[in-house]
Amino acid sequence: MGTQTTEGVQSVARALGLLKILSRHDEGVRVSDMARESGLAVSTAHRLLTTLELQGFAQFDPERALWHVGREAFAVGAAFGRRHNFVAPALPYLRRLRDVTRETANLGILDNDELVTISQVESREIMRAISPPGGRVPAFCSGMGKAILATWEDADIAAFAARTGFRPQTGHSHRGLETAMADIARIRERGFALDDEEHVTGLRCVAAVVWSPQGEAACAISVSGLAARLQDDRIGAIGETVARAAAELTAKLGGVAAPG
Amino acid sequence: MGTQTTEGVQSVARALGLLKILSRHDEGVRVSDMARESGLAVSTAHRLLTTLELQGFAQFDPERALWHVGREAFAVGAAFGRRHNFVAPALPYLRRLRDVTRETANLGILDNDELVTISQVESREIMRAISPPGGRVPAFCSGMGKAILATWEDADIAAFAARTGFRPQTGHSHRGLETAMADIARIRERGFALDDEEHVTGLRCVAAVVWSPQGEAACAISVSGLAARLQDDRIGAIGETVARAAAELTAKLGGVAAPG
DNA sequence: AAAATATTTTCCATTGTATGGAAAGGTATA
DNA sequence: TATACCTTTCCATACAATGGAAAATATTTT
Repeated sequence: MGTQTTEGVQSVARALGLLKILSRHDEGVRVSDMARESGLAVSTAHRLLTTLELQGFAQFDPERALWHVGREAFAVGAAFGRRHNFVAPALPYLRRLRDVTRETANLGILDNDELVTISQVESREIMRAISPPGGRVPAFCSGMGKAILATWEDADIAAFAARTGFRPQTGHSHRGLETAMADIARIRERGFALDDEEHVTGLRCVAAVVWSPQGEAACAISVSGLAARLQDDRIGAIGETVARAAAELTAKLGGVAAPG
Repeated sequence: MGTQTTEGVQSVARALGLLKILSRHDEGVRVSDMARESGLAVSTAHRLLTTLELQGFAQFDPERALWHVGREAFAVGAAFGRRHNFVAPALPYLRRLRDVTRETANLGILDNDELVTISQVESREIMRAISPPGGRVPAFCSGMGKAILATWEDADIAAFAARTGFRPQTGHSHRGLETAMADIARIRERGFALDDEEHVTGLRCVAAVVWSPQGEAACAISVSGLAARLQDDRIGAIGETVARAAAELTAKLGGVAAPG
């Protein structure tokens, strides 16, 4: 009978779900595993995958009977990156950050209430943090997310928290407005944010915000590395380095820090 | 009644079609225009878009009533890039190519019978060629495509041509096996391929192949620029430069040129 | 080598879901 | 204020998506 408007068009939602599963398995997935993981009938999964393949969004490796994400998904995804075209100009700054700190440098935006890492220059160290581009993190559990939130009005932050909750990822994650706002205050004061193992245990991250020409947070950049290496005595210096890079990138993009 | 297996699951194919349209309009598209462009009823387009949005593949800007490609498409597309993980190590070589030649440097792979540009370092010249990453070109109309084809057995090339046809893009494009094979022979001899306005009029491109550890063409790199600037007297030198960069990248990736 | 098992792919009747017209709700333009 | 255009919701209808089962294929075991 009726269509359930909660999920949208069923077959489309299912197909997109399959795409997401594919994107989580770089090594490829078999039909039957996809069916299991998605809860679909094997025949249904197979038919949807075939459709995705016809459109170039999925790729089938007949040798190994494995499904992969297809070129068209890449092409479409690239359009998203193009729209956030501060990525290209940011790269030199990220690279320099990486070279100065010897840690991984990242660029992220707040999208749909979550922080999405859209570019990254990897550390050359053997032990390095990896959170591949495209990954999403609850804003309060991310240095970049908090740096962006800190540019908002207190009331907006509170409303945001009320709407999305805190979704803590580790024992260190924020789980209440009190402490979160204290952290935000500290971020505003110092000019950079610290994610102290709030997203992944053992991982620290120092972030600062980049402003748009409209005086809003355009994106954030950060340096992330193992907590063992990013110890307290380095945080101050790295924070200033990141903040300086963010300011330079802001200038490069013609951005302005919000008044007040 | 029956399902037409030519198109796969209808609603999914339609939704993916909408995604492709979105990716072609960086500035955003309105529902009604999407409906027009796709030939769908407005209400259908709207419902499909809503579904895409629920899954994060599309993004709606309520201010301007415009639809965009969403973050999830980016995340999924990134998985494709990850599988082709020669992109990151290739960047320094592309950058150097760009700096030495002052033209745009590209990296592409052959995927589903077409050449897909998956990375690019842009020329700093004012007048520069742009063919954004994600773009697809018939293999025979592309320098990179031809460089890759040239690594195949003659019989395989002929079979490829028979299957896909030549799909000429300009007056200079190949449109028969005779001339194409002559070109291929020349590519093998010189070690690099020349696309002489075969894809876009006024655009030339010099490409060389990068080998995988399995002794197959992993990808190709190229330098592309205005024909007015990439004149015959520069082609030899640039060709050697590109071929050298490709050889270095091959070495870096642990690749080996095929025997014979 | 042959049998058994697992997995992919095709088929088809059934039913539930996607569809598009129409109407309602908004927002710009005249 | 009226008019035109666009987005969004609603709903009966028919058609397309579904999943079970069977056929085809690959892989493992005996």
